[in-house]
Amino acid sequence: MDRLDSSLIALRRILRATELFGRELKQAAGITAVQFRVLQIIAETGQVTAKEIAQRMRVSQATVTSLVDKLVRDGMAVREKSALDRRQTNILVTDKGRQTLSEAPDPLQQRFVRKFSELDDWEQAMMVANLERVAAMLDAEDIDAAPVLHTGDIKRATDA
Amino acid sequence: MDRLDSSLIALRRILRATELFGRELKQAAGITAVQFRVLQIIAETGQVTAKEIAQRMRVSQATVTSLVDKLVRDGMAVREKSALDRRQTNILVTDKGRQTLSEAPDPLQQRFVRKFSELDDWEQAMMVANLERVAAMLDAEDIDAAPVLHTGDIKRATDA
DNA sequence: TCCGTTACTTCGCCTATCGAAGCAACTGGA
DNA sequence: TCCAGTTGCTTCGATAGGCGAAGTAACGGA
Repeated sequence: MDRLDSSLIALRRILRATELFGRELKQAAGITAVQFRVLQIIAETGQVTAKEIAQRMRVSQATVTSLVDKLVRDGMAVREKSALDRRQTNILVTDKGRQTLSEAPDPLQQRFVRKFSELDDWEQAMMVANLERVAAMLDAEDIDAAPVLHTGDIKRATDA
Repeated sequence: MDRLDSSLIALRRILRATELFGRELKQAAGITAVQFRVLQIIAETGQVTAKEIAQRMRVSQATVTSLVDKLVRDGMAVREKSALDRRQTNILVTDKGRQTLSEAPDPLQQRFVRKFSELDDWEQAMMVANLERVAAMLDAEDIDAAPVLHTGDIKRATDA
């Protein structure tokens, strides 16, 4: 089954690339891919609750606490008690966080964007169709996937 | 750029699927994806040196030591000083390790294999071509990728 | 013999992640 | 009104993966 191997190898290369770029991101921007993803989620709407981050990233609240701790420590985000429901904590992105987001764009995504743009129209269409098909084959259809790459940057909208 | 978004989303779904299945593997087989990958490398030839594992997985030797420690602790592998060069340590897979490998096949890979096999011939060919193209776009061409999926299961043959 | 290199381990450190336990605040009864 | 249960978050203690630096042992050449 030669083509099967080829496709699996290609998939692994794709995974590998995302992993390596996660490391690059960390070195270049001083922020890990996971923290970057948290920052993105915060910045989307300007503020979110810890629970929402946990749900979207599919990690526990305990994990979110520690991730936000690091962002706060590094001045990327701040916590603020919600006035409406004081159990909740709103997490806000700071100027520095916003700056980090804009200055440390995902190199993997950038590379992909650039090369994708260079494709012919029909090639783009075909590639989209194929990637979606592969995703479906991996049974990942119920995933709430925002258009950002990162191994750690993965979430699901509605849970089982 | 609608198609760009679609393709990025599909990619993220693929990454997400691999991550989720890593967690499944851990629960089902009691072994993490990374350790599983180490075990695979050992089992390929029956024995390898720590250095080889480090190179193939692209992690430091210190990391390999700790990974192998866990495999040894769990009875999956054993260390054995090389007779030829006593600086080297050969790592061997045990029966239990072999059993784990065979009984805990990658569910993600299995799913992909099954669905891939159901495709028409021309569909398979097209999918391979597309995946390889995506991998190339991510600049992952120099990667020594064995046909096994797993986020943590990623390596590179020749380094920069 | 001795010095440099190689192979591996140890040590200390970091991040990501979790479950359980704890605490504070909201909410629905009675 | 007040208590009990739920909800949101943090704290605590673990585990895993990962790294660099330092340490140890063995090889190998001069």
